[in-house]
Amino acid sequence: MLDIHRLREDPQGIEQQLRTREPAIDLGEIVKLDKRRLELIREVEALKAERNEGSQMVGQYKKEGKDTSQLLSSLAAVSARIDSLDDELRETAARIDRLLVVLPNLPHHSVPVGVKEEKVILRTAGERPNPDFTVKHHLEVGEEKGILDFRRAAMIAGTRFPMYVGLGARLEMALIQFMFFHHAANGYTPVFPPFLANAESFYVSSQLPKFADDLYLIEKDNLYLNPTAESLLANLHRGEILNAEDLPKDYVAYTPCFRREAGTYGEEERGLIRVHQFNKVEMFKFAAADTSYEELDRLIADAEGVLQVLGIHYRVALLPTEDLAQQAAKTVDIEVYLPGQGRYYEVSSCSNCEDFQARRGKIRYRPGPGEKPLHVHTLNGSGLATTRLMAAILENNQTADGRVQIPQVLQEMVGAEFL
RNA sequence: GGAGGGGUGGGUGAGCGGUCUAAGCCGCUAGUUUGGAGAACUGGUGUACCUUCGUGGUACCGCGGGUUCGAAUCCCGCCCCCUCCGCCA
Repeated sequence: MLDIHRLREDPQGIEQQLRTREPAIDLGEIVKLDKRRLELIREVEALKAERNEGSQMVGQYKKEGKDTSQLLSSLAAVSARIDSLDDELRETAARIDRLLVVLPNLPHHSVPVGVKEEKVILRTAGERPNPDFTVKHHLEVGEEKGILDFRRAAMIAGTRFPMYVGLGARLEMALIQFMFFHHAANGYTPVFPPFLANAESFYVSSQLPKFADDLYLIEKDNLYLNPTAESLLANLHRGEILNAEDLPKDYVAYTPCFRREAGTYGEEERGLIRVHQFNKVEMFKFAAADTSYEELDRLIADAEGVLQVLGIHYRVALLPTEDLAQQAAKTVDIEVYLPGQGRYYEVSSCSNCEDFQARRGKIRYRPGPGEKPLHVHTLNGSGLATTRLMAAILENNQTADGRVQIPQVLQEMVGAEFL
């Protein structure tokens, strides 16, 4: 959520910046409503001051045995006026909120302006594999080895739910455990959160109200299935004023993630690329405003660390304005190469949301004793999602003799060197 | 799911229609005192919004409505916590 004060000061400038993300954005209505809102506040507060004073006099008159009837009737009129102004104020504020809550965050100045395709590759790590045999699609390898069973998963749940069996299930568990403890060893506090959450939580993370269609809703209990632990962790300190010396607060959580993925799927999203359920280890930081971009660099480096240990080639891309998620001011994606399809896929998205989520969740910190609380900056990054990582392993680690090598760090846990 | 009890400031806890500008205690903080510390005493100690930026105003006692000139206090709905019973891994 944007700061209405900032918007009030420079509506044109803010509008111009937001249009680099969504060209159709128009702040005219908000600015108009905000002016009306301030008028109403001034008027209604003056009336309330009058009423408070008068009401106190009623008490005094009664004590002194004076007649209060005239005073009471004039106060009743004041109250009636307050009621009607309050109604208009409430409605105006709600309309502002409805408009404000769907606006995206202001992009950081280092974010390139442009459409999705105009991302900037910051660096590449390792060699892009270039085997002298034909690499099979991960779906083909998975089914051939008996470790992936989409057919039976479809019978149990529906299409696009993955199911791992045997060494596949072992490898999936090993990946989760390895990443979770890897980040914990780097100082992130481990969290095992609830996998269902209420609407308020998703409002804070900004999944709601704009992206309700992407979420699974349990209507009977009014709870949503977790689509990413970012949403859950963003609420960990909702409503709190944190101590500056406790920042940054770093957390790592493992959760399954559920996404409706409403819309069509293309042939290139076959297999594990886009599914309704996947496992993800997520990092989250609550940082002071003046150091949050240093923390973003650390977050990215920590996510990269996982791929380095696994020995998988990847590249790092800076997303352009039009490809940012609503809450993000800046996002860097980490992409792995899938030789079976000759293209890169995102396995991690690391974002600084600055104070966008913190404002919604009223998450603040006191920079120093006696100073006014400021909103924290929130950062999130996958570290990583297992499905595409699994696809990357199945495609990158194929050998000429048709086997798949399990990354060294996972071999002991899986109990095998090859699939 | 049923019955009962309860949600008040950083903590504890009083208040049950009008000096609530929320008592008292604890904590924190500044000062006095002291060679220093402790103790004692004195003062300060929430958040947000509006502002003609004034020792100005408004709102907030779980959340949302209502009654009233006036609500922490009365009424209605919801949420959460605790105790007991039932069910269950």
